[in-house]
Amino acid sequence: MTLYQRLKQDLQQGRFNPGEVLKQRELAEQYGVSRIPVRDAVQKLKSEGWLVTHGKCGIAVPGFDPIEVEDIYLMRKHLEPLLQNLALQHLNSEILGRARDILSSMDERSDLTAAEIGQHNWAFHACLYRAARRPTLFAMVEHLHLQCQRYIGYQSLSLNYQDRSQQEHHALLDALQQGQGERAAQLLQAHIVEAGEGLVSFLRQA
Amino acid sequence: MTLYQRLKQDLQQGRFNPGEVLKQRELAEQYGVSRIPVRDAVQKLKSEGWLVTHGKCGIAVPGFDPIEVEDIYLMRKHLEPLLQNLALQHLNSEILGRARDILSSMDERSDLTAAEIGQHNWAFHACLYRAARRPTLFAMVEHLHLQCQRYIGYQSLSLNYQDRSQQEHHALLDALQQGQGERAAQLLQAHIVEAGEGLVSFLRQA
DNA sequence: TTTAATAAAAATGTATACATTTATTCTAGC
DNA sequence: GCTAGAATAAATGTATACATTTTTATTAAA
Repeated sequence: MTLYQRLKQDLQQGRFNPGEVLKQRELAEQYGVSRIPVRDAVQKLKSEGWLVTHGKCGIAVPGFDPIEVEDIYLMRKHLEPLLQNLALQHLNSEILGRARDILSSMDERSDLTAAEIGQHNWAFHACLYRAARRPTLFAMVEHLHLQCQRYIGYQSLSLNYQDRSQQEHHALLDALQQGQGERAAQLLQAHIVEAGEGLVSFLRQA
Repeated sequence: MTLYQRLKQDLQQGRFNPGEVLKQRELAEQYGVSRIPVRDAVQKLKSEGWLVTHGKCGIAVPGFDPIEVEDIYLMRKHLEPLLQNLALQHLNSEILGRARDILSSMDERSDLTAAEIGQHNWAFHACLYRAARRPTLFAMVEHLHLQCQRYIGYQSLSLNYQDRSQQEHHALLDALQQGQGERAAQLLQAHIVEAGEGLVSFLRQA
């Protein structure tokens, strides 16, 4: 496992406090490596939004920004239905089956952490999106999902929301299975808007 | 000037051939530095799409991919009107004046390179977009523009298209100045679609 | 006491040297 | 002549050492 992966995992699991300022030296000692791999990992994590620059010296763990979340969900609202529509013509029983399997495995297990729920969540949508065979658009949507993970991983909002979200997933998949692309796109957009509003309002009151 | 900036500039100006495979060692010697800053710069440029990984060893200058361009313009088509609409309420005579100045300076000079046209182009739209005060959405749109620069910098398609594009810029700004937000959004979307289609068809025949 | 200049400390940037991984070449065997 | 495997070469990954920049602490003057 690379340092990049280890650091990212720890960030996802909330082992660093938002606002905390880190030093290359500290991280190097903490993870038992020299500063070179730390620099590499940090830069990569910066480009992905998991870390931000803190002045001219030091790297910071970003805090919670409701406006950022609003923007991300606004983008998702507009881009994901697009991608799903592009996938419509390529959907077949194998792909739909895989998506159903992912939902089933989520239904069975009630002991998932917020981070794990997020991962399964993305696995479900990604399974459908990938069928569109549009790597650039897919990569962008994936990036937006990962950004959301940063917020979701910290708290357990998603746990309350999980039942409803899961119902919507099933409804979405049903629509796709019945060839109702337009309806599926509407369900998807509502699904995203709902999640976004929930997260933003949670952040504003916290 | 950092190595990152120098490398990026050279990539933007097409000094490397698409498909060309580069080595850290080569670049280090070529630019007169050690491999450490090369690694930093290359990684940053990878995350921005100016370079791509080539197998397990070596970095490559990406070629031209019409589908990537299609995806980028599809995203721009949906995101930029959104951002411009969010800016509407914040537009004032100072901002509109700055935008007009940028257009005027473009009209005056007929000796601009394709890369320079692209930069002014973005300066115009960015001037308006920034007013929305939505950093995350703005950063995404800016990133998409930079990706387009990679394609535009190489050839002179934009030169043929420049007159028409400039007319559309003026029409867009007129609409904004008259408070016709809805019309401005339509003009913007058409502006983007047109540019995208032009670039894609150019790439497909080349 | 406050402020500005300066000196010390700490952090990041970079070069060199070495380790590990990946690619290539050469040879042995079929 | 062709393939498989070992040896060689090359490229990337990492550690240590040094240079430069930035921050903090200190001191002198207003």
